[in-house]
Amino acid sequence: MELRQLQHFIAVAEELNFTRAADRVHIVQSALSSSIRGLEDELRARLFVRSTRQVRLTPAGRAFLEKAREALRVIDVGRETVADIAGLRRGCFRSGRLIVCRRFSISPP
Amino acid sequence: MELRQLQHFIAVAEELNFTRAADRVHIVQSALSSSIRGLEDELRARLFVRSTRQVRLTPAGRAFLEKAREALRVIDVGRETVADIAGLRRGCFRSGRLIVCRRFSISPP
DNA sequence: TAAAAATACTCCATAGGTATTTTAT
DNA sequence: ATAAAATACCTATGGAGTATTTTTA
Repeated sequence: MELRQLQHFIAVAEELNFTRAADRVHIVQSALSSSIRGLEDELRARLFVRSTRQVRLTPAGRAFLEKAREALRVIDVGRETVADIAGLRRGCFRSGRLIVCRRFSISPP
Repeated sequence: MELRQLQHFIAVAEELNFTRAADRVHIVQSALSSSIRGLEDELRARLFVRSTRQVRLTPAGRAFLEKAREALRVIDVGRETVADIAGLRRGCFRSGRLIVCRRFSISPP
């Protein structure tokens, strides 16, 4: 399973249309089709029932959608946290006879 | 960013040794090295400080570790949920004049 | 100097593209 | 008849491997 596939899955689940979802994630429809198929194969479960006229989530798909969104959210928070921390500077100062080091940001919140 | 990279990162963070971590995720040391480097490049932050004798997490790395673990946990729960739901059967029965359909499992917990 | 990480390549698996076919309305 | 998904096939990127070099304790 790849994060890319989770994004693909979420796009299809929200658009309920492979062609539009493919546009949204900037790949072609056929690539999206096989990406979703790969995800379904790995999970050994259908996530969508599709005809040429209708795409719907299966119960398994609905449940997985929540988890996929949650996972991507967690990773986004991770990215932001890293950006925050890595953006910090380290500085030291004397406090009596001690030297104390702290992380701090240049621009205040 | 790839789920694989998160697993790689967690392995290094837990082993604090690229060679052992590489064994653990079944790739070679050099591949793991570039995988982590790729993750760091994408996040634009060092996750480890390494010398040939010591590998330590940076503050950013420590924070990201939590999120990486959480994301993989969420995805595992997703897998399990899908397995549960997809393993269920659908059955219908009459209830008075209505036909009622429900999901159920063959083998009870 | 020895153990471990980084580098420099090579290779191949596969993600994604193009073109076409199938399908349901 | 048509719009949309699936399939067949092709290509190129990059993940992983082998071999080697660099580093530091």
